[in-house]
Amino acid sequence: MPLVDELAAAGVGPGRLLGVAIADEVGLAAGGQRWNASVDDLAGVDAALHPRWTWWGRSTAVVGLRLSACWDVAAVHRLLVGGVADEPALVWATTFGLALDGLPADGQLDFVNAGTADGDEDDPVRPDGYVRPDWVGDGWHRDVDRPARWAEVAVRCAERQRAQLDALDAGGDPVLTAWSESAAELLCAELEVEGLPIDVDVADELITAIAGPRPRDEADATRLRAERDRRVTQWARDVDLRNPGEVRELLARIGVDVPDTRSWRLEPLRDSHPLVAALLDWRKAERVATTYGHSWLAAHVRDGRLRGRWSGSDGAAGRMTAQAGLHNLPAELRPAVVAEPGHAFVRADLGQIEPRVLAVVSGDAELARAGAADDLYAPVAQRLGVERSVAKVAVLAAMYGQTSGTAGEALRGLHRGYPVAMRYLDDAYERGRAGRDVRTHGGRLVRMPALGTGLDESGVRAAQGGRGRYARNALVQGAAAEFFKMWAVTVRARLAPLDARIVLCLHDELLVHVATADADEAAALLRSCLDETAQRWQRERTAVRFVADISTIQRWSQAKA
DNA sequence: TCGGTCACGTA
DNA sequence: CGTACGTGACCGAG
Repeated sequence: MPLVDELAAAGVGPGRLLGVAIADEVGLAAGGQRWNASVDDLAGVDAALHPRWTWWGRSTAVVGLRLSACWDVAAVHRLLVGGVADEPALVWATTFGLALDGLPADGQLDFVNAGTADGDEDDPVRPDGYVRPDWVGDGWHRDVDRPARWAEVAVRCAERQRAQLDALDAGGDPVLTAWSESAAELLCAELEVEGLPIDVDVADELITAIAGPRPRDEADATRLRAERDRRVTQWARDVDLRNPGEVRELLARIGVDVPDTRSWRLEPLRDSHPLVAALLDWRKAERVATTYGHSWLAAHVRDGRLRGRWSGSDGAAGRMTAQAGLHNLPAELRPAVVAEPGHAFVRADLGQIEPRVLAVVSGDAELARAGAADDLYAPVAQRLGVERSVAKVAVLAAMYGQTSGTAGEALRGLHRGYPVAMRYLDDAYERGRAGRDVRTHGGRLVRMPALGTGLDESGVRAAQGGRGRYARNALVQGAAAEFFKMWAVTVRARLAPLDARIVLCLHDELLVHVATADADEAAALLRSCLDETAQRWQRERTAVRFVADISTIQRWSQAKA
């Protein structure tokens, strides 16, 4: 019987979990049965049955086939319990409630469990319930039958996770979040392969203009570095510009007294002395020279693509992160991000995403009404009876916890005008302060760190305040990240028929590299996917609009600010 | 060699 | 005393 029929007979169908693990052999598992298959089989199975492909994580995932629905056990684990640890043995033990201090480690004799650890070595789960340590890593593909067995336990884990998600008390839909977080991992894997198109010649010119030419050798590098330094050290010999302490003393000598030498602090004093201006310009050049210079280009750009590692949900709030400078490329270098011949970029960035998200997750009907406007701050300003700019600062201050500055009066207005949203933020702050974990709208657990030891009373207060701001911010930023990823993976799925790829995700911005002929269609898709995501994510409880600025451009720098 | 601090890039 | 992240230089402890 053909594979598709066998799978269908075993109950595999749309949305049903189908375990898969890819090594030299491709193992499949569903409904208590296991199969070996080839990579070529998978696209056909996907098209015919639309299963939810279930894998342990990216190392067992299928990259390149653009499968759409998946369940990433590692990603869902991080959603359920927070943090970044997601190794299969730990995930399994956590999911099934096994003691983590009994977690067996590979390569060490386990005398305590020696009697119970035997059993069938071709079963990835030991009699005592733990995953065999010699199966993790690459142990699961040492034998032709193992990938299917490895896929089978991934499905068992996923089913248990599903039940836990169903039981979660979160404002949103944790299962929906699990689906999109899983797809986001797949997107990350594809982003790592795809890379961001870079015109290396343009990049080279920009870097040279800012930081100087590419050093020929070590000695040349030293000479060029000294040359850069001289623009500042002409004012004061023998000062180590890379030593903030020395720089601060130097500034004091010319009458500039600052607590630290950060550029935002020095910028207002730029014209007070030529040295300050020279120092600020030097810092700018030095940043490019050291972090985004010729060595960065050589290390991370190959074949006209900037590639780095991508993480689907990192840190506290579960934002995506990227390495190799993909997320912090200085604006001056963005002209080097150029679409390839016959292609264009479609760029889309969400507008006012965090206050809109707050309106949904807090369930504040009044803020949701404001969120129905193209410009959310306009109705807020009207309600508060203040200038738009004041309203904006107040809303941002409320979300981020700023207490200094001039937001005070408007902040009180916010409490009166939007009590539900403000209470949501205050509750998060209080929970964090007290050290209680919080869960985002989509169900991600954000664990509060323990207070440091040896703190005095004011130290404790400061640490608690920090934790409160952390929790409050995590709920807004985290929900925004969940919304963004749902949008991104929807776009990913809908773009599949086109000659188009997402090449960058930047918290509220998507960059799609697309054949020129498909650019208009891609732009329309970004818009319709946003509407679709807005519907699905907030269901019908509120009517917040989610807006995006979408443009078709040749280079990233052409995007309007 | 390592973690902490400073600094600065992005959102 | 607004948050998150990645990166690199430097410092001081080990």
